[in-house]
Amino acid sequence: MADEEFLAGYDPRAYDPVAITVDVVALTIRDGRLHVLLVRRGGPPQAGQWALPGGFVRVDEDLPQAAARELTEETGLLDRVHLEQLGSYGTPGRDPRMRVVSVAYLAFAPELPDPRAGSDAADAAWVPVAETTELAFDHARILADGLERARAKLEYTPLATAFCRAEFTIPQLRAVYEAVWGQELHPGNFHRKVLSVPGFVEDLGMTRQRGSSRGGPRARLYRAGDARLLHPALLRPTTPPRRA
Amino acid sequence: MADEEFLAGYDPRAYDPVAITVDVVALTIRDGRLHVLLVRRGGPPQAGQWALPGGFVRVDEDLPQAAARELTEETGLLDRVHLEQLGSYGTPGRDPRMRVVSVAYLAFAPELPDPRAGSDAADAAWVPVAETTELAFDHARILADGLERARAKLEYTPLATAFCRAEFTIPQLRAVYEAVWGQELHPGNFHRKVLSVPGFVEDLGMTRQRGSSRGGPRARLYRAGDARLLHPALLRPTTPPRRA
DNA sequence: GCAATAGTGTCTATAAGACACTATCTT
DNA sequence: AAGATAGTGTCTTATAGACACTATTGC
Repeated sequence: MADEEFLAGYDPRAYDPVAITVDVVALTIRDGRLHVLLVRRGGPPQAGQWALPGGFVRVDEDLPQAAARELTEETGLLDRVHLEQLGSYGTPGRDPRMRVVSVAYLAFAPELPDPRAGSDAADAAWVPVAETTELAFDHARILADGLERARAKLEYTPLATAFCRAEFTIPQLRAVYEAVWGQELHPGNFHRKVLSVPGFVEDLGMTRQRGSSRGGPRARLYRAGDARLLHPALLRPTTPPRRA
Repeated sequence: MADEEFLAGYDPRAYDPVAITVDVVALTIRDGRLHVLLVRRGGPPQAGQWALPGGFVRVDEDLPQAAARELTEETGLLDRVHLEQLGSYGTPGRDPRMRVVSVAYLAFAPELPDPRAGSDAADAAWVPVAETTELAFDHARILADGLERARAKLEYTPLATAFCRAEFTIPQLRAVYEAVWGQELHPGNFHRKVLSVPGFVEDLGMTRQRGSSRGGPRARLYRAGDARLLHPALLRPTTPPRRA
């Protein structure tokens, strides 16, 4: 076959070198606020700068696998973590070392313990997204894209449950929406709406042991349902007829 | 500064070679049916197989620029063509030559003339998506992802207008939706709905010179409005409460 | 007791879809 | 003349949001 002959004479090193990295925008909710996982770069380039966790893709390692590895290196196990591809960033010069195309991933995690610094990170921490300032490379742009994707995904998918533990209450789910969308929602209407979407949540027939810290009845417990899309969707409120 | 010192000693060729390609899922409407641009591979590997147009990203070439170049090589100028990133595909072994990560782009184009074969393609053609069979590499998967993205995008963005010429009628716009979604829509309801979305289309105050080929009044002409998102969205009908 | 909260009821405005209808055009 | 099409009117149903209200809990 012609292919075999061709491949035998093919030299991959005859072309200009490029590199593939993965970067992860890992989001979680802490104290009712949206946080992103950041690492402080341990080595050059841009040592000391905050950046998204990430690194070079290894040989024979699939892209989602590389993203999961980078995430576990910082956070430990990633049970119940949602991981999806966000997009790729490959503008020439975005990394001073060489031509680097980074495949960015977006992760939604329930509340996790403080991260440990990975192999080549001086430090790692969950940082409130409202307080992130400068980031290395083009990571600010990647983070912004990830946040917008997250906000949109909550509208038409049940992925808000990925920010919760296995068992959660409707008010807890509402806190997720409020943190990601950055605005308060009407408790009563939200409650009814969530229950009206088939397959969004599943009633466990139990309540929490205690009411909220400031009083009120014990909330009923739910777990994630089997829906992959929300019908009807939970659209963001104050959606002003956005025009260009 | 430490970075400069580090970069001076950095050897990009010390790592395993990988390559970056772009592949384009270019869609258009012909004879009321959705078509995708395919090329017949001129050289190995998989010579003679139909594939998505694409190729290696050149040094100092940005990713969208590479996608636009691949598209113009086959179709000529791409005025009024919408181009967006679809996703990246990098499973080891997807290309027999070496580790290749392909950044896929999705393009919406108005009806264009038959393509010319590009530099390394034996042939190129607009093929009805319903009639595509086998494709090289993992391009069938990429095409499927592109189609689903296109179907979803028509719901909440005005990108259906990217399939039309600068001036179009509501029935022509409806034909786009019907071709992409693969189902007929109610003409009256569709008409009213499109006009009710602020910024979707702009009335040009004229009609076509002739009615439809089978009779009927002359349709009014519109051009794309300035909205970037549709509020309210045009949801696909027969949206059965999809559950996993 | 007081204040906050979980959850439900109700009403209104908007939107989606079914159906009907008129006017206009091609063949 | 016949048949198809552009565009509008109207009615029904589903949904989103505003508001009110009760019951339950923590402090």
